Amino acid sequence: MSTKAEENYLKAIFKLSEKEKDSASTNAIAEELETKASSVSDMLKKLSEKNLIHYVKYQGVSLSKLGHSLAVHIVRKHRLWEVFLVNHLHFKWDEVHDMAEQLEHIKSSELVNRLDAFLNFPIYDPHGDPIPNENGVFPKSTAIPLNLLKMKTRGKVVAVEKDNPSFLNYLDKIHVSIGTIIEIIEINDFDYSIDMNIDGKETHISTDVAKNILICVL
Amino acid sequence: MSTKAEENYLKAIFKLSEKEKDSASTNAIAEELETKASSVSDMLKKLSEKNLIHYVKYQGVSLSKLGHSLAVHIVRKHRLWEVFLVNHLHFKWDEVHDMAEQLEHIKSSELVNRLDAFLNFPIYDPHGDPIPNENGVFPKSTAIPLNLLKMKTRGKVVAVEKDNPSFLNYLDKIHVSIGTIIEIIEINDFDYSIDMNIDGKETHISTDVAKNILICVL
DNA sequence: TAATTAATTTAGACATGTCTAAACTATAGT
DNA sequence: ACTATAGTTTAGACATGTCTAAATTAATTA
Repeated sequence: MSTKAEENYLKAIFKLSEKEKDSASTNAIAEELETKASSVSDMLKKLSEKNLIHYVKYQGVSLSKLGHSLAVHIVRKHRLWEVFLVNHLHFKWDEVHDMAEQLEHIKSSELVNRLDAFLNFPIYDPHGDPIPNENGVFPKSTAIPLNLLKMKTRGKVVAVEKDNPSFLNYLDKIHVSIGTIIEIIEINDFDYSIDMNIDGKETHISTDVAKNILICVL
Repeated sequence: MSTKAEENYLKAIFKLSEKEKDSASTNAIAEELETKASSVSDMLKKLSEKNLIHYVKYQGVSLSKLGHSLAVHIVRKHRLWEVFLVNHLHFKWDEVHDMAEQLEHIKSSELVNRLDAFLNFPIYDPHGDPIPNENGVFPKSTAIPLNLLKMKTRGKVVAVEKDNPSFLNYLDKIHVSIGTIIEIIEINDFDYSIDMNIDGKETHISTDVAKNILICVL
């Protein structure tokens, strides 16, 4: 049986492995979990003994098949609970992270699957992140970051890649949420900032913001 | 902030304090939590330092006002989650205990209160146990144990006082659940066993079983 | 009231997970 | 190839919560 701490490490390694390379460094994990590198080192030894990661000293870690499966199922729980909190308890999408961090560690596969059914098998959470199914398979997605869209393209917001409250609040302010239809009006050469049409209103955003908004082209 | 372990101790002390006397012994707590008396002793010291209990060595403990409030709110969470699991995820009442034991430690008063609203402010959980409100106040109840009813009395089952699976299964078998209407036909002098009418069918139960079924007289 | 027994507490050990400080690798730059 | 430095690991300490075994206190009974 995995402990809460172990699960959080697996989740962090999973998250870091996703971006680019397929492995994570000790320091990166420490930063992700807001802990110290020495603590990470200690834990990596334990996870390795439990065959949850592939670990060679001084060379970063990657998830084993088992560890990957565990991590994906924790992500699944996190995102399903977020859907519940937003859709049924009417929380805002920027309020649910801490609660979901707790709920994701509840142990009962039957509970997760029934929750999934109760929620009608959603494939995106309130932040637009994909929700893996019972077998750990993610839905296919063709979304790309807003900053990579061409001029005149129309698309639908399907996800955001940051979930700190100030960013989410900013999105609320410019009326961007999951499902919002946007159209690129102009991409400015000098700073790659973007003029776009949101709900018929012209809005200007920086490329840094755009990077974190995923769009499904229409 | 209280830890999971602390919360479980408070809950146990609360439960034990309810039956008869207003305090709990070290051994009783150890048995309730399936741990050792020495561990209990250690923890009582900590809870006492945190002003959650009144503790005099060798003389049992009682909950402080603060500890009582905390315990009641954990009970509230436990029972609300049970309602969710049974009414919305369609678990049977004898399947939800372990999950609720985990869910009761989720920290967010906003979450509990929204869950309460989502569930329509229930006042009994699936086992018939009363659910305290946001202020920790239990609903008034006039329920009495089935074995204390007089002959010919009709009543409604509002709660059961045991929740081990075999007992709950037995109740299922004799078609007793929360809300079932029963009528006492005969109380047998020699062993105080009871003949009663359940859904028009005559059923015979022992006084030990009857003791654990709470009835609201009609 | 003294002695036995039952309940409780303490002492010391262990497991988990964290930390600081020191030691160790790897790797870039010269 | 050598060395500075960034990244990583170890050593030793601490906090939480558990345990066994021994000591202590309370209750019971003779």
